[in-house]
Amino acid sequence: MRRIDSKNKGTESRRRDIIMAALACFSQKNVSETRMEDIRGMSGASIGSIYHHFKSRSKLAAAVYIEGIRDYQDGVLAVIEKNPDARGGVIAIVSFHLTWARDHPDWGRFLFQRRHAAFMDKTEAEFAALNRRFFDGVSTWVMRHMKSGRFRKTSPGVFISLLLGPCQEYTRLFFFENAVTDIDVAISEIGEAVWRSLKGGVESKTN
Amino acid sequence: MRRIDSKNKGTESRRRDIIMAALACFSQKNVSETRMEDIRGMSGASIGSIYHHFKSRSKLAAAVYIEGIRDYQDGVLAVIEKNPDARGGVIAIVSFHLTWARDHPDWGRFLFQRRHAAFMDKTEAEFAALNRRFFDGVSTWVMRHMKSGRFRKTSPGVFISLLLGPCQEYTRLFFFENAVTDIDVAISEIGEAVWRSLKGGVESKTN
Amino acid sequence: MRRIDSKNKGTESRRRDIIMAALACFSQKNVSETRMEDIRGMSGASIGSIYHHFKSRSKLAAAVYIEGIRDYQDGVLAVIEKNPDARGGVIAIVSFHLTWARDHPDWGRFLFQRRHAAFMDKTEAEFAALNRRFFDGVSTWVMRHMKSGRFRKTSPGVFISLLLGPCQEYTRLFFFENAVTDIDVAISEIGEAVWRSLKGGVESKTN
Amino acid sequence: MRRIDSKNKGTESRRRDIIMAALACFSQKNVSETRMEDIRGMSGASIGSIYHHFKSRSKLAAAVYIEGIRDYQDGVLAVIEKNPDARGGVIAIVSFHLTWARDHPDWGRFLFQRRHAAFMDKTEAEFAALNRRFFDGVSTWVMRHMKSGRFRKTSPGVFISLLLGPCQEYTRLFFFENAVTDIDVAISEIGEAVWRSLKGGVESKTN
DNA sequence: GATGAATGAGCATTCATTCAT
DNA sequence: CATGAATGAATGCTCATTCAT
Repeated sequence: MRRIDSKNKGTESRRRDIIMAALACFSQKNVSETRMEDIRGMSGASIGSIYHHFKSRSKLAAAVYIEGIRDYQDGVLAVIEKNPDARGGVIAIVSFHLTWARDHPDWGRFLFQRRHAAFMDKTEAEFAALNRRFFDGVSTWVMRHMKSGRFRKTSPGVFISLLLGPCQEYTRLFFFENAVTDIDVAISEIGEAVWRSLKGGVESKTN
Repeated sequence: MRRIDSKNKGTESRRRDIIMAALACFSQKNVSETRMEDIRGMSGASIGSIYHHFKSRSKLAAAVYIEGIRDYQDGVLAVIEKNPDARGGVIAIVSFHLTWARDHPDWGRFLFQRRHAAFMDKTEAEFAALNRRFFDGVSTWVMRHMKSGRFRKTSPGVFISLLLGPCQEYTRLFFFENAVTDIDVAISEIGEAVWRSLKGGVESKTN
Repeated sequence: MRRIDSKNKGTESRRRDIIMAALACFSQKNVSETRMEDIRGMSGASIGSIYHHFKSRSKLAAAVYIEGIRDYQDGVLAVIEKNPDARGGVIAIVSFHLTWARDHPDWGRFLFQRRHAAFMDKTEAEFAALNRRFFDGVSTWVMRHMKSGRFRKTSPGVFISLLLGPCQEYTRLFFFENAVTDIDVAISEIGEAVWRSLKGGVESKTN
Repeated sequence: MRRIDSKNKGTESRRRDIIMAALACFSQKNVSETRMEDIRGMSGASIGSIYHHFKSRSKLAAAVYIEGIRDYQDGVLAVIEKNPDARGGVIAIVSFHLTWARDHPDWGRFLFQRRHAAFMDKTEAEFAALNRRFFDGVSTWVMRHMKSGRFRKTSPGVFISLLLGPCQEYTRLFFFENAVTDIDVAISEIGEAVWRSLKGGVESKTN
């Protein structure tokens, strides 16, 4: 996916420069506060060039979002594939989320906002496709273990809140409040705690 | 608290009108997207009057924030006081958080953003005072139960993430994603789950 | 002129406070840049009170101007009266102008602007009266000495430029450019030089 | 100086249009009273374009000022170069000043204000460079003749006041008071009078 | 594809003035 | 007379977007 053949390597790299520059701005200043001029300055591209590659501000924001969410979702799906059992999966997801956020702070700050609707052009079909793929992948795994009793039975909303809420809050403290500095020490504690909050009565043999 | 004597009743109520109007706007459109004109229209005050009471947009935003966070924090502190034991306190806090968010959706949407720095003028000493009071109140309760073994020993960052993260995430789904409609059913499930994730080895007699 | 009887002493002093405060502002910031709020802050009077005493901003500016110009003109006329001869009068006027400016820096900065029309309400009859009185007084003295040959014959415009131009420029350097610090040493030099530029062929016996 | 090659002819001419329009406004209404809208209307440029070329109102005012002061100073320096002797220089400078003011009334009204600090952005290094060049050029000429006795010995402040004060005052009467209509007749009178006020005891052979 | 000058609707903020208390 | 809240027209400036080169 996303071939870069020799012909448009220059073009593609310019496009990428702009995305990364936009990401840096969005991450530092908030999307609404970022001006095209900021992105121009940070990317080295001209205003005209930015508009050549992305039709509008909101299209650009959408492109940045998609690029990041895809990487994050790919990671989570890969983690589930490698850790198909309930406990291992939960621990690995928590670990992945926190590690990924720490290692991609710009993406983390940008993606894990509470509200994206306002500034993005969600027209793109890519959105729907991505979210469907992710939702299907995760919910298959969750449902399997709920049925087997490895996970307690709850609604999807409660489940996702218990699974990701602590991670989100921890990254928020990490990114925005300077309240927390070391993510490594938190990974195992949060992982185990989340597992305790989700696990059902049935223990797996392997775990 | 916050008496309104006859002399400045008019002034104070005008001030309050503006705050409530601003809150409604901030909650619907985001702070950065809200124009002073929106607030004017919603409050019934003139532009000049708004600036008479609040020196600037960001000062107004700060005033709104402080008003809301004070109410929320008062609620949490009151809950702790009424439910001093570990398990009861956790359950009551989760319940309070979710209920309060549902019953004050504007405040909820506005306060539980991930990042406030950008648009607020935090100059005010009130910020520091409020946060210190809240932090002291909560951490006294937490520390007591951590020492007694009712809570597992963890860092404050991890504790707060486990306690509030699921609530925050659930309200986010409720407010922004339309993924969840009923908060009442979630309260007990999330409360119990959070307790499982936090509790230590020592059981209290009463619980 | 300007009686202050016991009855309205309070009122008059409040009026005076406002004028002096306005003067200070006009002198520091320029008339157009001065806001009523600045004057309020400096005078200690309320906005309403300022408007009670002076109907408008420009009326206030005019009042300030008249108060200052009267004092200056009174001084010049007194000087001429005491020094009726040509040379002595010129030297004394130069001396008076520079001394007065140094001793009333606020008045000096405000009055010796190049242009007053814009911000003043010249409606007042006082303006015309003052200027007529001054012009009559000075030109009588000048004409007498021009006729006698003590002054060269020139047009009023040239005469006034030669007499006051150097004083004005020196005060400008003193006030606005920090280029000149001591006015005392300049008084005699400028006085003599101006006399040289104005004197006619006929020498008076006494001088 | 200030070549305009084909590449930026369009841009440069637009920039110049704006400067001249701003000058016209500043000259008619005062800087503080001029609205960007006035300049827009007079220049034909859009608001955005004005801000594209000059970052702010005060930057624009500074640019206008620099453009004018450079022209004036160039003129004075050229006059000194052509009239190196004391008397001829003084007469020529007076003549140049008054002629230049009459022929460039907009520049004259704008430049010969008593105070520029308030509305200008003096950040630019150009200010310092221009003033140094001018001061050096003039003072070399003055010093030479003071040493030789052609000029009386005085401080720079007094000298400049005697040389330019009458010119400034005469242009003020011309521009702002309508008191004087003909500059030509004044040139020789003022020139001679200023020379009388400045000249020392030593006569040059040629003069 | 790249550039950056031009555009102008939009917005925050200011400030003289009024007027009820 | 004093006060200061209220008003809203006026204004400087921003910034997404277009388009000629």
